[in-house]
Amino acid sequence: MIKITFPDGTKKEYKKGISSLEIAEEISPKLAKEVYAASVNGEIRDLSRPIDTDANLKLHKWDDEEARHAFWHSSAHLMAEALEAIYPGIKFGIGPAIENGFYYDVDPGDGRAITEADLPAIENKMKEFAAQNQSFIRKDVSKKEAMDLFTSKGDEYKTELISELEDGTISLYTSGNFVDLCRGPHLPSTEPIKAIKLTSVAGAYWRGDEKRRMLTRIYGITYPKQKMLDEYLVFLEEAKRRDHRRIGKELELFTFSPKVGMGLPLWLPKGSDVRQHLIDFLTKILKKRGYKIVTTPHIGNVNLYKVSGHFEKYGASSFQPMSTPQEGEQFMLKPMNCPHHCEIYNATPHSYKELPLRMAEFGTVYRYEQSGELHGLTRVRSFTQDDAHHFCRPDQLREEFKSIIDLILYIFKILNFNDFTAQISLRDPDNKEKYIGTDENWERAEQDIISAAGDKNLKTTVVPGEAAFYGPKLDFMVRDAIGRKWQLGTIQVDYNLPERFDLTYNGSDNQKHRPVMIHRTVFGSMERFVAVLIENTAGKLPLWLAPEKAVILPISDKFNDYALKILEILNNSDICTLIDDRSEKIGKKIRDNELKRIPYLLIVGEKEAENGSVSVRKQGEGDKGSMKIEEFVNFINSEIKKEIEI
RNA sequence: GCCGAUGUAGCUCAGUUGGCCAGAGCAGCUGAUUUGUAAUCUGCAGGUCGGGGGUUCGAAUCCCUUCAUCGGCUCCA
Repeated sequence: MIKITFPDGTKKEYKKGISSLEIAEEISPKLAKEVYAASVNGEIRDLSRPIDTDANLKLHKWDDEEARHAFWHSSAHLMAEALEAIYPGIKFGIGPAIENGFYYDVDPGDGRAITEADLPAIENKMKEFAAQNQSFIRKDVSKKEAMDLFTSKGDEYKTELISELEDGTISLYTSGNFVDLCRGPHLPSTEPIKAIKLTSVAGAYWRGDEKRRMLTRIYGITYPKQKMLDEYLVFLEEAKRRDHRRIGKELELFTFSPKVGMGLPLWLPKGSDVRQHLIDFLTKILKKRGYKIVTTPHIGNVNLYKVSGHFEKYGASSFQPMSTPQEGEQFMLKPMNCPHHCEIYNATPHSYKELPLRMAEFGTVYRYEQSGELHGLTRVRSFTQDDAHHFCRPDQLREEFKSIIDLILYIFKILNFNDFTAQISLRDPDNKEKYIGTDENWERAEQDIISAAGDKNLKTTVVPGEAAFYGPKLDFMVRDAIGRKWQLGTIQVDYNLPERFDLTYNGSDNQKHRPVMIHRTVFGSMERFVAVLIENTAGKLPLWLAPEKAVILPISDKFNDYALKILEILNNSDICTLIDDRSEKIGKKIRDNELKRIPYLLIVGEKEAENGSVSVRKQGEGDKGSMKIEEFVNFINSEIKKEIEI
């Protein structure tokens, strides 16, 4: 007998070799139908694997990521089986579960292509196999055995993977006629896979290496119930409606023109207004926090970037330098503000007493992003960073860093960005030549970040290899409508540029000392930030950011004069207001202006004209009753104040 | 940059296997209506069918090329 301990602490004895599935069945047959994977002593396992020793057992239902993972991983195998049936000789790369569903990278063979038009046929085949209730059978094999199998199949991708595995750790899973190299775990059988949707095909380099062959990646998602799939597809549709590219066009916030150039955003008046509200807001906060605002040109001498290291690192993949006609001097479009800021620092001597020095600029930079990478406002070739550099003494670094974490969290809170993640990006220890600076500086900087984030109790994930070339960083990431993660705020510790630019200050010992530099943004870029803001709010921007706060809707033409009077009062009170004096019915005017996401609709008719009031309708919420005009002005101002003062 | 897909009016989309002057709804402009909390009615106008080249008696439709967009991959100072 073995002793099984459940998550709630209860213990129960079972006969040796019982499987997790059998245990679940014994507890209740209903439970057995709902579990998809099990953790045995913290290790995720197939439900069908026997347990031979005393163990802690956790059964995973759909709500656990482990369960979905097993479900989708099994679905990937199911898809592979269908592919092999339809395309004999097809070769397989990797086919993992992902956050929402799964994919499989395949090589259909020369002259054969799989396109979206082929997906329904593959789906149908999958449904056919799933209905056969095929078991997933695990088999541990030797390296040679695995090698022989896939060599005989002529699958060079699998054999490459096997060659890197250690003997004794290799397992195969068989379902139907399909055998795959796989660590597992899997569902006991294909039976629970009821609803299947293949969502897209895309190219993906083998092993993520652009020098290697491009495989065809097929994405899909499956569920145990059709209703769950339907709900997911509805969610995707809704997400599309929140897409900032769509809303930006609808609400006339920004546009792009092929004549101007791809990836070069054109801010329309309303979008420009939103952007300016954000800039004004942040500027006010920065001044309170002791930042000095500076302004620098959009180009800089190529030597500037040779000093900073940007030219060596990015010169070849940048917009190429332009030269002056007479002297042939070379200038680059500014890809970053930091070199300029270093030279501002160098313009005057500094004493240890005046540090930290906080220098901020809404600086527009230009980067050559690959054409395939451009994406609405989130990835562009010209963007304005809310950039700042803190120059401080080494002993001030930690406090300075923490104060920036506070600033970012404060701004995110005001904007209701609660769903962000914090990521510590370190140097890739195996690829040190990608970075500038000494090991000592890097280790110091990485420790600085880790301990500052620790002091702030910030929940972080640590990702090696994601650092900037001059230093490690703490990134704040937010998701867009379809779940893609974008970096907004970032805080970067840098010991290297101060050396390259020979930045110094006089210490209390009257000696020259080297300051440390912190690079930071809160919004990241105005472009990306507005994009994420639009998607988070579905275009219903908070009152303080809305380019138009209210629109007056006269019941009929008879009240246009009164409406114009109010319009003047509101606009004179700095409340940007419109009037909709079309001779339409009030229902139509309400509908149209609701769709424009204007925060307040002010309906005026006979009653209101008589007593100097407006009938207030809040966007998305409906009728709020009537208010005197002065009352409404005060109301709006206090609402705005509430929004931006936590 | 790479793989795949898409491109018809300001927007959302129709346009069968190539065949009469390329259609609809919304938006716009006319005119009527004067309206009380999410769509009043009439009429009009609007398109080199992304650009260029080709095949054909004939191309929105087929082929080539180019530009742009979309989904991924790679990249992201």
